[in-house]
Amino acid sequence: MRDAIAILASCSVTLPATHAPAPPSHHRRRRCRPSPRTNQSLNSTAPSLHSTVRWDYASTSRNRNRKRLEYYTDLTSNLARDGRFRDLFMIAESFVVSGGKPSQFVALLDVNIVSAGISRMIKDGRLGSLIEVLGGLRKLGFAVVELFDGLAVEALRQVCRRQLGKRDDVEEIVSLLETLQGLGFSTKEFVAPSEIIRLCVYRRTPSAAIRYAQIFPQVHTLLCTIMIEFGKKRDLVSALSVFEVSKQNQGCPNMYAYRTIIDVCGLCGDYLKSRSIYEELLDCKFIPNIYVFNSLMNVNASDFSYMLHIYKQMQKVGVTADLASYNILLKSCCLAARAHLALDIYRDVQHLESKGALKLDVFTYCTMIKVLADARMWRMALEIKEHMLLAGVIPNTVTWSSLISACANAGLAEQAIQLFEEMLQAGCEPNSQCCNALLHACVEAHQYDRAFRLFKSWKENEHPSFPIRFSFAPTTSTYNILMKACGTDYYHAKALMDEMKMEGLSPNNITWSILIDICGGSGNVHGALQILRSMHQAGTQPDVVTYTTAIKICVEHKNIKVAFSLLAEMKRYQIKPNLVTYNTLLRARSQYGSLQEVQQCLAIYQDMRKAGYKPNDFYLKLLIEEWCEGVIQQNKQNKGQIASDRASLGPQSLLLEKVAEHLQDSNAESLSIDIRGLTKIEARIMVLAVLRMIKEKYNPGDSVRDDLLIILEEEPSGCGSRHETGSTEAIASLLQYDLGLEVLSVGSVDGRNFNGGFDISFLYPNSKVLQRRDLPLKLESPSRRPVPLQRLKVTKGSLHHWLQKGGASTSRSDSSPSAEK
DNA sequence: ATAGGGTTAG
Repeated sequence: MRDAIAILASCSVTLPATHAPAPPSHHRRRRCRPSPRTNQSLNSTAPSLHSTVRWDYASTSRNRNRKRLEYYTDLTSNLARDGRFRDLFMIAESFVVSGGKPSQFVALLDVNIVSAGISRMIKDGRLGSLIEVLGGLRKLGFAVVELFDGLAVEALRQVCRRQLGKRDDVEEIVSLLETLQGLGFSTKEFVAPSEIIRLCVYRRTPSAAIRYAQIFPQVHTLLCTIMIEFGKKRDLVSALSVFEVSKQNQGCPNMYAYRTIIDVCGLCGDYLKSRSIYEELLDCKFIPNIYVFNSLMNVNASDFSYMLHIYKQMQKVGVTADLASYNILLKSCCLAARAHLALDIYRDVQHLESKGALKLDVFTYCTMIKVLADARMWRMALEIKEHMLLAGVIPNTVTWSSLISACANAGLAEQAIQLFEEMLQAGCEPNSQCCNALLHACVEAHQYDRAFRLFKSWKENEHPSFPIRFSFAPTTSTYNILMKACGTDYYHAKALMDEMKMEGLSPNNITWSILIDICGGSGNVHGALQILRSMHQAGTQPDVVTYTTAIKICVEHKNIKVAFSLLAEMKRYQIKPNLVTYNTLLRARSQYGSLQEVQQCLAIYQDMRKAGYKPNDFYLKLLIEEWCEGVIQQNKQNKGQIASDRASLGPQSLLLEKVAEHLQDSNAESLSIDIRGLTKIEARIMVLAVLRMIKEKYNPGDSVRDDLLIILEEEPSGCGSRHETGSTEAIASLLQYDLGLEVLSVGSVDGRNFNGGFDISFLYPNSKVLQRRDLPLKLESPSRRPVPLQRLKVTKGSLHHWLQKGGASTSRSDSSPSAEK
């Protein structure tokens, strides 16, 4: 550095011609090509301030000038050779400041020497300043890439790797790559793009990923790859910010980007977002292409009606469905368990194939096999296999697995094993999943020993079904299936779970659920509940199934209190009970339930309705039965019972509140039940509750003074506009058929007695009775349709009779419409 | 540049 300053100092005053050593003789000199672009940039940076200090070529003699050039050539060459580029750049600067052209300076240098200097820097380990030096050389007009030999490129790669190894600042490594790319290097050779993208995704830095993508000419393809990678990490927010950059391309929506982000929504489980992105595209008045439509349908495949809606929109805008569209339709049918609809679509697609419009592929057949397997239609599943073979489509492992599953679901172990052998003969290599299906088949057929024998030969590779050439490890599912094969042998199941952990597999929700089931099934309710607790500690969150299993165990052991506390607990953890959970709890009542139990059931009905489940009529019927029978039991209890029960009701049970309200009015002279605004099921419960109350108040010998009035929805509208249709029908059916009461309509056209010449079965159009009598015609004909009723009247006579009978249900068993299904 | 398989609770 001192040298350089000395040199600079001297050259800015007078040229040190006398000290100049003899110019070295250079052989095979490679002169650098200055690029015009950098000339400009250098000239522009040359400050006019220094214009007094000039390299005055014009005023010097030819000889002196030549000597000077030789001197500088030597000087710069020495600096370059030693890798002292900073000094070199300072000289260059002063050279330019003194009026020299950068191209002239560059011409002094031999490329080989500069190259050697770079190698020197690398050898000395001065990698840190390498990038800066390269920038300087570039600025001078060197074609930097040409200065690098194999070794130097390797060193540059090391610089990148080192920076990448730090992994702490993604932006920094991307800056480095940007620089290198700008210098003309192909950075792909230093670091694989996938590696950079992976790091950006891991660090959740979409900005760095976007910058990196912009290095390459195929930016948009790369941005989509990046979106998918974020999607795989379930980072929708980052993916969306990448999408914002790539959604517009040359002034129009980039369909590839749109379909990609829709796929990412699917990966992240946010299908609603995929819908809003689709809407956004529609707002631009652009017609989405088939890829966008297919992706959207695929992401929303689990919502059959929406999927169909999109399919229809696609047809409307004139986009022709392709095979993928049909396969997605089938997938959606599969998810919605619509096997027959799938069969219809399959026939349509086959027709299209016969016309040569498309060719069914392995996905089509496989999805069909799956939908049929799930629907327990194993014969048809096997038929599809035949179609497939006839069409020359080769079944793959997934196809065979689905076929084996079809048999497994039907409990056909023999058939499953036969298919497995067939698969091997066809030269298709099995995998873990298809062996799992095979084991499942044995378990479903209750051939537990066979399952364990198969598993043993799988592990030891000795059974003819598992030739040695196959090696694939058992999975968590394998162990789960085997645990199911333990029946009620808790210790065996526990041992399998331990073995599974030894194999490096982790138990999942299903594993724990099975263990709970087995433990409880062996009679150890306490143990089952403890497993539920230890599951939390093991870091697996119980899900609906786990809780439902535990609830089932409690219910089966008459531990109703704990069952309900588990329900409360799962709600606290924000785990939504599903239909199975509710139905399991509804089975919790004892046959002659206490009032409290009935109320719990009512609360569950409330809950179910709120959660959007249709309460099961079958259980409701059981509840009604219980209620009527339960009255006898309740008669012995003291009168304070109802009041205290009412006090214990939570504020959320509105129906119960209403019921209680009616019970309070029980001393009123004449009774009426207002069911306006209630749903069908609520209305039924309401009516039953009042009847129960009447029954409780009734003492043998009392007379019934008044009819019981039921106030119905006033609205005289036609079908469709009412909140819920069928309440009247349900109530009338309940009173008359379930309880054997006499029911009159009040305020109807003629007020005739239902039991008179008037056929009341029109009130419940869904019943079998109705179908037999061909009554739908009457309903559909407006002229013969009865005017909507405003009230129902239960005659005091029949009420009296019912009370005296002791409330036992009458001819309900086969005439009740609710008995169906 | 799409899409597919196994195990749990009623």
